[in-house]
Amino acid sequence: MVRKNLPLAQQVTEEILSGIRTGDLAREGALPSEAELSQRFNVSRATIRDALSRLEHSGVVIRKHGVGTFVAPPAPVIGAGLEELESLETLAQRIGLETHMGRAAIAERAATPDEAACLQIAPADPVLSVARVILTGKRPVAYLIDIVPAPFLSRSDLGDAFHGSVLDLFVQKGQPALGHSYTNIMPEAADDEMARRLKIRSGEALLKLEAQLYSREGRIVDYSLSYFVPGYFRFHVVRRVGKT
Amino acid sequence: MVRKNLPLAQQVTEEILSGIRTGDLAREGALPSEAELSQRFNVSRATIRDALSRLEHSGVVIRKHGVGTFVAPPAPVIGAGLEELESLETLAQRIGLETHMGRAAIAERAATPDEAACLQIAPADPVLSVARVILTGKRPVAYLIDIVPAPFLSRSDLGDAFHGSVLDLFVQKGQPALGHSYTNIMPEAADDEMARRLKIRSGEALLKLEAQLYSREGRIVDYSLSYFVPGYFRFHVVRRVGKT
DNA sequence: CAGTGGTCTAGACCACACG
DNA sequence: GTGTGGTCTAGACCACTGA
Repeated sequence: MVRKNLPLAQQVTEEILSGIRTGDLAREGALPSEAELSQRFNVSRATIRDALSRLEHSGVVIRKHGVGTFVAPPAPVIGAGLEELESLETLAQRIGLETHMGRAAIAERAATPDEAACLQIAPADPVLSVARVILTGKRPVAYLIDIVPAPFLSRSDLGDAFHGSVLDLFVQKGQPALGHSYTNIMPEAADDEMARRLKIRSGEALLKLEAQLYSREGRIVDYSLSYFVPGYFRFHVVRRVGKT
Repeated sequence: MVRKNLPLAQQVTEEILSGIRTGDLAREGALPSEAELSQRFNVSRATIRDALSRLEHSGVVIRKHGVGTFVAPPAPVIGAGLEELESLETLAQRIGLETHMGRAAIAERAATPDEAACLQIAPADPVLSVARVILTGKRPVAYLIDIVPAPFLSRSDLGDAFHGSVLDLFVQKGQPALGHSYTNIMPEAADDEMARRLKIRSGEALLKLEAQLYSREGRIVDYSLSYFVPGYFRFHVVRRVGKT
């Protein structure tokens, strides 16, 4: 079976993964040695190691120096890992939550000094600002603000396709190519205005994510603030011990 | 200068890092090509790539296919990446914060049903519970609770060596070997008791981390709750788009 | 001791960006 | 086309584990 133009290691990764799931590869939790896998898949050991590294990194297998490679203990939970960047809509769908967007407040204006600093653009450069509430049923669950430098997004881009996620919009356009997001995590008490927007009591604790979205070229293409009402979304992160 | 027994790639990583900091390596943000670095450090290109991968992963450099390797845009903030698990003490030291531990409340007792579930042990199995406040100067900045199954930690382990971090204790003992931590992130308003402990107003928003620490064998060796007063620690996470 | 994963090398070819 | 990073190979040696 010939595959696409994917890297060899990627293909091997998927084959090993499939072998683990079907139980053909792992005998009592132990995988064949790297040398044996190398022969079986007819690739170099380096490629096998590349594939196993990916699987180890995503928590599928565990490697023990001088012992062997083993399938990891049963996955702890299914949930929203913060490591991967996905839109709130995609996330909600995954956990079986129906969401829709409230009225969006869209403005083309000059960046404030703070915003310019966060976006690494010149002060007063034009930006597109999008603010909206996300609801499930009639219940507000999040308030999102995106600030995007004008070159990357214009008001006309926000057509029928816009259901609340600037991220999905970028992915759909394929342009700019996205790299990663640097996200600060903090708690914040709702002020009166936020409480009114989210229909909660003033002073209630919210989870606030402050994110800078980088293109693959290293430009900041979006600065966003997200406020989450507790209880609807669960965010977690897998933290690894040591190593560089 | 001869180094320790560290992997070559690790040493090269540090040398490149130092070269970037002093400005000797990067000319106008651009690093030498991999081939040139390979010659300069007298190692194979694979080793150079290994080193650059580490630096890329930790956000120090950006690599552009067909173009070159560049020093990453100036680090937005000094803070703690959540991806890597490190003790609060280590973290504080890194960001130049002096911390010490308040009086620890230590108890050997039976696990509550909730705790037993979180630790995946039998109900009422013996656990060691450690609760304490972390201060900087006289200012409380965090409240930590650790619940550890008795087999992994006993009261006698908490000798002079204990300065507040169960994690560091495990690392120091080298046993059990640690794997990763699964951490839930949520905001929480301080109740009266927490407010008293942390000397803040009742109702103030705290960042709460609820973590299960796994050994390399997949056993849960610690269940912890951490409450952080905003403003002293900054937590962030780098979120990647798509890919495996 | 034998077998495993961890590191490193030298060389090759491919995919991409830019002039 | 030229130069860059991305992938892959074959082989070597080291470090660790467990019988």
